[in-house]
Amino acid sequence: MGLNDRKMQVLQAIVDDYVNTNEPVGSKALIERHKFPVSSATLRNDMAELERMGLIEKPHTSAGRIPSDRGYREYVDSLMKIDQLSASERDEISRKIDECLDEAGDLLKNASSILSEATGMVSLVMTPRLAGSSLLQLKLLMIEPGKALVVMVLSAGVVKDKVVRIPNFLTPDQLKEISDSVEKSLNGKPLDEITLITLATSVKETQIPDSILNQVLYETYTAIKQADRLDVFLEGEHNMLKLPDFSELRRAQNLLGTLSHDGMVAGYVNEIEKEKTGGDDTYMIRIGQEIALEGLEDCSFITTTYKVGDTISGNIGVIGPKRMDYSKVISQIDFVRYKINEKIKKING
Amino acid sequence: MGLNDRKMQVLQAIVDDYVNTNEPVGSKALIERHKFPVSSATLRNDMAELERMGLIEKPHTSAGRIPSDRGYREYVDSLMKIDQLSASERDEISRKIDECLDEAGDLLKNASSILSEATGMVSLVMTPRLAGSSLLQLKLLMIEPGKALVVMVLSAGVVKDKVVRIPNFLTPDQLKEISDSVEKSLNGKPLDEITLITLATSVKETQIPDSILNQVLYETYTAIKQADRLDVFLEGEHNMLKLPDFSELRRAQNLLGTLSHDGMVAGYVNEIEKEKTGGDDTYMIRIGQEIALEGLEDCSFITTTYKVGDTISGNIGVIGPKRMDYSKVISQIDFVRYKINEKIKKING
DNA sequence: ATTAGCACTCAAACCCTCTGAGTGCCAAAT
DNA sequence: ATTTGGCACTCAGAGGGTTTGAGTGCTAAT
Repeated sequence: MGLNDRKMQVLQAIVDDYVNTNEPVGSKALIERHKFPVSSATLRNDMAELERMGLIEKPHTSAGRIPSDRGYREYVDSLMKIDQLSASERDEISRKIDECLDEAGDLLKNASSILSEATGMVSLVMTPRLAGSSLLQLKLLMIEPGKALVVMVLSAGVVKDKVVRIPNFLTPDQLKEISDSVEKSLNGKPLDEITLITLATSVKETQIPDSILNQVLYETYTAIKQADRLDVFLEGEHNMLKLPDFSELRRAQNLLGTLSHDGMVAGYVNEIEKEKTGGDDTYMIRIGQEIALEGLEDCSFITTTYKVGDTISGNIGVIGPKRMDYSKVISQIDFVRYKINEKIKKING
Repeated sequence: MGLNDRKMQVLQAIVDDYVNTNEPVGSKALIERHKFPVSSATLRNDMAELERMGLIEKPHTSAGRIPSDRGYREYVDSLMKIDQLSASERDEISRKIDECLDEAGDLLKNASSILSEATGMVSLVMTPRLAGSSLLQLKLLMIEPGKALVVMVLSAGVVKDKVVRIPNFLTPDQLKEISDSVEKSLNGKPLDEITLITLATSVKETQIPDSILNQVLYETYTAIKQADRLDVFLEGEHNMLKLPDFSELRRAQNLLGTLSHDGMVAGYVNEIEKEKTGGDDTYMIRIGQEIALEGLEDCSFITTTYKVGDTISGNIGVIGPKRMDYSKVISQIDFVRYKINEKIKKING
């Protein structure tokens, strides 16, 4: 069945109209809004066929049709064409991104706000996955007796640090000794290959008593393990209340209840990004029932990847009602992603 | 008019009942639920009087009465008595706080979740105000050519840092020279008294060219200025949708729309905390119209202070419908505050 | 394969009535 | 002076019936 098949044009028209109006689309309305060179009765036949194929459905007998999940899927896979953002929309986004501080955290948080505002839906920005990146430098810095700062430099110039407690009587020199040994032995190691044992065997030939050494190494280890923590910025939940799709209180409750578990959402996005087959600049789209998270049956996820250097990447995307303008949203995400990539390059020099 | 005045008892009963049932309280219901030794007609007279005093009001002619903002105010100021949390509630909170990592950020974020879950409303936790605290140490650390880490140790052992860009050809020795001078001259200075000029005059007698020096100092300055940034954790917005008070979509939209500007909310709390007259362990309560933020007319704020060391403090509190169990919520906040104070002491050793 | 025509369906809007909790007020009782 | 019983009045909300109209499927003709 080709794209020019009239039935497919009808599906496309139904999706477009339904996205615009949020009302089930009937054969008559379809004829009026799109210039099909056939009568409404013919369209009714086509629609009956589309329904048999499982691409559209009726909310009730005497209503028009709405796309089913599979209908939306067909639409995004084969029918939709992505168009450019208007110059003014691009300028708006550019301006706001440019206003961000030269700092990854601030940039990502703001990017999330920008995206949720632009789309009128919920935006999702995740900090880069660092588990696979390597430790280039590690320094232990005495802050005051009993307290040290672990500074880690990872691939692509990402810096993480954490304050840890150390034995009170440890001297700066002793700390430096440990720091240097650890750094030497861990240098270049991927974060997720570093274990407590790697660490324990990294310091040899020292006068520092084992018990003290072990405490410091343990604290260092927790710092390393925490370095790859994934943060997630979910913004614009309140936007969803404005959408007619969630005007029923129950739906809205469900939705926001699920979205409040941002860690769960992030974990899920992480999962599906792993399954992704295309390159980094492709899109993961999950529609309705395809989303394996309770409470998001009426939503769609669209996510993609931004890059920090060559190897490190994070995710950015949108969660909205499945009745959304997929093409528009994708171009919005795409432009924000582009701006983030650019700005990160600038920050990291 | 004393507390034992029957009219005040009636007000108290009305608030209690209305908080419990979310239904306007009539004279008959009042007689049934509370053993007033008078007839309903008498209570009607009292209620008419309370209405004249502006403490209660009628949603419409043929309904019972609900407390007005001033009625709630009278209630919290004079009538309410705070009771202890049950042992199981205390244990629940204790357990969850104990599970937090030994790290301020994690603690505060989790405290916010815990509080919102316990109260079923929106919790608000703000990171400590650092503007008034002093800079005890400042170090510039070379990370790689062109990139340095500014590490600041503030009063009460709070550590902040930031990655900054520096000229590519600056050597670690030069950086250390600058770092040492700056530290010497800023040592002990309150953060908010440090200006770019203070910094510029802190480094003397150096071979480093002015233009390079100035760039480093400027970056250091921005790091210092960012150190006192106030973060805010607002959690549990979705809880509000479950409350009958916000079952009208319009109200819910308004509320969540306003709460999405967390910076604005934080700023407002900051304001009102400044006006506070009592000690740190007292409560700021703002009811309905008393809140100068659009969209929160049907809410109340309850906030108080937690401490980091002797001088530094942050805020913790709850935003809920003004029809809330004030006494219960206050004891919940109080216990969470107590646990935070304890845990912070432990973290900072 | 397409179309005109027609009987049928059903959610949503509309209107009307009824119900009952609650009120204010008055005159009698304490 | 305060309290009480009694009574007429109010009005939001629930319940029920009707109407409307967009939309459908099917059939017979083109």
